[in-house]
Amino acid sequence: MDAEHPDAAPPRSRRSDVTRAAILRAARNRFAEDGYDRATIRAIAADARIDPSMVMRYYGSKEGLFAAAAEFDLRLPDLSGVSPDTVGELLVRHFLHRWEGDATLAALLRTASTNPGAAERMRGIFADQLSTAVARFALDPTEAPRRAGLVASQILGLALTRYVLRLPPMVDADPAELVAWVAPTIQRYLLGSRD
Amino acid sequence: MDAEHPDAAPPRSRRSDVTRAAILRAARNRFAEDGYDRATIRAIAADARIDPSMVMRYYGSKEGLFAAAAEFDLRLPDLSGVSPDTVGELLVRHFLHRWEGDATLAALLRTASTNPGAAERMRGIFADQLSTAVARFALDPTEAPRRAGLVASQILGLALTRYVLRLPPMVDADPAELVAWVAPTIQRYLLGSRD
DNA sequence: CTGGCGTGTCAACAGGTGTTGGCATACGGT
DNA sequence: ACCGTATGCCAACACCTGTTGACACGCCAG
Repeated sequence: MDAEHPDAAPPRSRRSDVTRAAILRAARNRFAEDGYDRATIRAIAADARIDPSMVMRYYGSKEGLFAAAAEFDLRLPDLSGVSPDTVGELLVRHFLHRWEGDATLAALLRTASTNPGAAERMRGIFADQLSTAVARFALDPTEAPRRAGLVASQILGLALTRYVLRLPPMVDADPAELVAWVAPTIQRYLLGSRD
Repeated sequence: MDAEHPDAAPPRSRRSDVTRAAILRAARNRFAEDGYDRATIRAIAADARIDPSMVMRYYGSKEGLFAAAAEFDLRLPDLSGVSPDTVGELLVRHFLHRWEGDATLAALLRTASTNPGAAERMRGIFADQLSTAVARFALDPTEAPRRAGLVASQILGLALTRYVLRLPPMVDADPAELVAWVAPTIQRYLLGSRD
């Protein structure tokens, strides 16, 4: 298909890198704002001030563009040295800070509601990154997935109500207050018993 | 616009009621499965074994159809007589049962991620129905909205991970186990202090 | 039986979508 | 200075969308 492979190849910088970056930035914003279906390639291209056909040339298709734009790393810190008393607070604080400064996860969340591929990626992120991080705390390793699932339910519920649905009480609350309320929940899901 | 008002008027049954119901049922399923954008009127009409134009005649537009299909009552029980020790369990059990048997809320959730109107309705549902129910438990009435918001974050996070994203650990867990884990969280958001 | 109206189908429209190929241009190595 | 090639724009495609209007059938009152 291509004269040279777009992925594996050269660290040598291309002249079009700024354009590629502009497309990616515009795509992330549009996907975050409108979700996969409503975000049109034409609108993304307009935001990036280039022609829609460029998007196709550089990313192959809309799916390909989304795949590139939805690359996401939770950047979970290494929890192995963290005190079991503060791990909940640490995690909630981390997540709030993480997606307050990066629209990618909001985009993923919006899109994953309707797009099977995005949902699959979301499952992957939370299964791989979160589950493995959680596994270091679970006494019984077989319990790790369930605990990670519960943590995900509260963390994603927080993101959903605050950044997607924008329920006023959750939008107005300042991060410190949210941490104070939610941290104990995470703490219990990670380390506690069932009641 | 109309010769007679479609809402206020007659309890007299029309011959097309079965068709209307079939459309509504198909719409709820499609909206729940695909979200607002991907759910096409043509597909809904095909499910209902009817011509797309009928949908327009009976519901005016796609927005109108969604508005009719997304009518939703949480059916929260009266909490005023419930013991403060079991209200969390009662609520989680109620919610699981409520949307396990009705795809409407999943449809709303999927759609609210991208459709502003649906998000607004979602805000309305949780602001009105949940907040007022919660207000009966809050000692300080000014705290009710925040507590309701926190409850919504966990309840909707549960619905999101289990019914929309379908995270395996949350799908596989049986309801009783979920109740055992999540009920204490709700309990604390409703009645507890911040830590 | 005979109209009128509710119910339903068919075909088409206008607009927007992802996607494609061809053409201009300006860069960068030789 | 030259020429290949990367970069960009333009116009068009085939398709799908919500929506509309004209036409056919069958029920029910008179």
